Amino acid sequence: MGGDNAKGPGSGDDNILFFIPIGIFLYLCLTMTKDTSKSDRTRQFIVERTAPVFNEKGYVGTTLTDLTRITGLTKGSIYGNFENKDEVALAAFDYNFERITDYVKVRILAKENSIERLLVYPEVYRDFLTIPLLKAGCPILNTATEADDTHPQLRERAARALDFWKKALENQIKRGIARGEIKADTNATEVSVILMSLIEGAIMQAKASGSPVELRIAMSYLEKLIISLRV
Amino acid sequence: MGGDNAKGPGSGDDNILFFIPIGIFLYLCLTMTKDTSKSDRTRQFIVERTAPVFNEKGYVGTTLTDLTRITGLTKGSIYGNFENKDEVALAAFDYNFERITDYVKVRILAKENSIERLLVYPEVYRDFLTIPLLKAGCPILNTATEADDTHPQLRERAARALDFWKKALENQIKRGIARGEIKADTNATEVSVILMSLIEGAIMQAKASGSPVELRIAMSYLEKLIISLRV
DNA sequence: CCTAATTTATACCGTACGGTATATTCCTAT
DNA sequence: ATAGGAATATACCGTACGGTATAAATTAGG
Repeated sequence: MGGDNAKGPGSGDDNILFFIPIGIFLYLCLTMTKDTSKSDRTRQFIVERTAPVFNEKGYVGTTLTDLTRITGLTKGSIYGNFENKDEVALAAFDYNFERITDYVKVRILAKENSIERLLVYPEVYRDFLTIPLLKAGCPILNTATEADDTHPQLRERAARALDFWKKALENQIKRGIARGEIKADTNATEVSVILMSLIEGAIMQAKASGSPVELRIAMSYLEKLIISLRV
Repeated sequence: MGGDNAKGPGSGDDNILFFIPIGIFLYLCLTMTKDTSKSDRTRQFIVERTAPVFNEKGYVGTTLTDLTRITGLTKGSIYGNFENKDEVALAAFDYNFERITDYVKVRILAKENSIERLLVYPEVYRDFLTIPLLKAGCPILNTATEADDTHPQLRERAARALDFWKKALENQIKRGIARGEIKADTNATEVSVILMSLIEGAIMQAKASGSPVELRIAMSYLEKLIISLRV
């Protein structure tokens, strides 16, 4: 198809420009088939199964035997799909973070008003102990506190996750201001940091005490704070 | 001494009642000398040296070899003074928590006004990254997040520490209300939980990102919040 | 259906773990 | 000063760790 096109401005060498999109197309086909290959499905399976274990026991606390037990696979299978334990842990963290993000995103997109969108956070985290996905706590909190002084790669992932979350919040708030739903003098960064701190700090307390009381108090306060931003 | 006392109401067997206080006295003497005994000094030494390691690497992440290296002692010495690794870890947590408590207490007692006393918290934690004691983060946060689903004893210690902190805050606030320094309608429990959540949540973010920015934002907000409680 | 390559299972490293029995050293009280 | 007991060091135990070489089984293409 690209070969019989003679309108190219220069010599035949310029025809390569027509092959670039074809190359991209072929690459996409390749990656798309690879995405559904056996190995990729197994990789995905391993990640899905091990992610909750890593979140509950932490990186050091999770052993290869744990991974084989939860997957029903052998060490050979796991190491055939992952370089080492680190790679599994990193993939598991990404998966855990992605699942929460999706969980929240669905509920946010269901609301139109910016204030209501922000209120999704206290609403979700108020009962986080009952959400199976979050039973072992917030993956970011768990990973960050374990890895901050010991595992640079995991720490970096946690830091990126926090940054992603913060930017998403800031954008929500800015959108609210632009739509005239949130007070114009609202400090988007400040509110975002406060919201995140309150959630993570309260989760820690709830997990430690085993009681949702502190969490409820913190989330009620957060609700009031968000509502006070309304124009 | 007890033998020549013939005023006992019954037979000679009743004389044993007079030996109980003597027994207690002797026990106290024994324990008091034991407090300054070699073994107790060594115990204390081990705790002081290992406490920072446990705080940095966590319970599972800290090995017996770490403990021998940091103390310069051998496994035999450590296990001569402690039942097992758990006991060292528990003692280390208590020590870490005690040190922070003292650090804050000194600064609180230096202030008279209740609002100023509460302001000690954002003041201290604003620069916690520079405090050697807290370089590896808050022991409560670290211990709680690691132990919540894995180590009941450590989880319990963290929970008790949080409760102790919360009650101390509530008392400070109630004292402030009684002294007419804090608004009478202030919800002591709510403010305490918010303060703790903000601090712990912000510490986590600061440790993950390696930057004090989020911590500064959260502590500035906490300052404003505390000041707003002033009558 | 058969072949080539990928994926999984088996068996096995070397190491370091938490813990312990025992030998040795060091205090301390007589 | 020396005996008796406490504190410490040495050497060792069984286990489980993360990781790997290789064989078996499964998959996918022709």
